[in-house]
Amino acid sequence: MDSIHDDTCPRFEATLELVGRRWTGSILVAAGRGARRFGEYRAMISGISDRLLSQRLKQLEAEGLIERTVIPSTPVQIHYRLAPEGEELVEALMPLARWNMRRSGARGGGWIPAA
Amino acid sequence: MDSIHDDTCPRFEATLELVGRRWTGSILVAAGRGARRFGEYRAMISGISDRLLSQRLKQLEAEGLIERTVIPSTPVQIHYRLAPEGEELVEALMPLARWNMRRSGARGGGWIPAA
DNA sequence: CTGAATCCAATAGGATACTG
DNA sequence: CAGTATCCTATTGGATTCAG
Repeated sequence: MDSIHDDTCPRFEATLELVGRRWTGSILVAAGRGARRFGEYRAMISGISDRLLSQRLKQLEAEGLIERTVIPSTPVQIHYRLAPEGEELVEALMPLARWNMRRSGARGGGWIPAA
Repeated sequence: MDSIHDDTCPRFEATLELVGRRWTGSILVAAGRGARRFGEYRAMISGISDRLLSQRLKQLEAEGLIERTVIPSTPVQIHYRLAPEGEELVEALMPLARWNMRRSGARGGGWIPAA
């Protein structure tokens, strides 16, 4: 029985904590479902505050999971979409979502496993 | 673009927050690798305190992911092992672990994807 | 519309010491 | 061995307000 050193798989905990941070999962899912503008995320994720949405989007951008694009229109529009790594992450989250659905007695049609 | 109501997939966020809670991932992995006794977990997970290990095991037990068994020996032994649901969860975590390895430029041999 | 700034409350985490 | 109890600090999250 070897010990699990942080330097053996250093970032797995960090990854779990990233996606485990409140709202982050919902934001990724919303992005996967086509959300683009700030207001779209806000509308799709009921209960989130501007502050946290802003904060999470910034964190996800910093992690390279979401790309932020400024569209020079009037007024200016800002788009947030999944970066390639973000798409892979959403994929990697699917089994977990399915586990969750199974466990909570999913009636078919939940939005995550459908993807 | 539908809104994502909490009642559409109510517990996915909760699941993410559960596994995202600090040390929880490591504990599940340790359990998957054969840890049984309190001291084994403590030894395998460097840096965790008794208090948090105890707290996490209790939470995981409450979630039905880990089973606690008292072995009537002298002194008494207590075993924590993955419940069936816990095993499935560990499985469901694998793609995420692989994503993490790919992303952090895994040199082969990391402990999670090997499972 | 898309945020940034501020303030406050709640929660989580860590260190240490102690017990059956 | 397998935890509990206590104390303290750091981090998070939420509400509200302001700005380009």
